[in-house]
Amino acid sequence: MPHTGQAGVNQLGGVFVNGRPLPDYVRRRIVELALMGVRPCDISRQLLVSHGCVSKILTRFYETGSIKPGSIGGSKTKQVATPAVVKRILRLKQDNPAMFAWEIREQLLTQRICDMHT
DNA sequence: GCCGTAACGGTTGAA
DNA sequence: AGTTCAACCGTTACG
Repeated sequence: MPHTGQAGVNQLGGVFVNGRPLPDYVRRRIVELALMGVRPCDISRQLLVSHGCVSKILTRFYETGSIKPGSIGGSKTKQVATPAVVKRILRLKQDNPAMFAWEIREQLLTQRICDMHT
């Protein structure tokens, strides 16, 4: 029953929900303390969060500058190396050299969606 | 004793 | 309306 509140307790005595991201305020706290010069091991102990998680969140923050977790779920972007797609991109560029990359991507995306729906 | 990271069991959500 | 399944989750364990 994934709705009864899968509350677990880690080795440090902190509560967590398996498979779900930590609450936002905890994530913010971790980064705050880190920016104050607190060592990761101390943060881990103080917030009762595993050092592995602290390391992960901190690393992500330094790289992306974001506190939030990565987006979970969704369907695989099964955009495999399709020669047909490459050809279409070249065509678009030829006809429309001023087109931005993201515009091309949108174009391909909408076409793909239409194909799937058909 | 600290920290990076793989393994593990878990959940999510667009297609 | 229901199923699939690769993405991410945090904890634990190892080096």
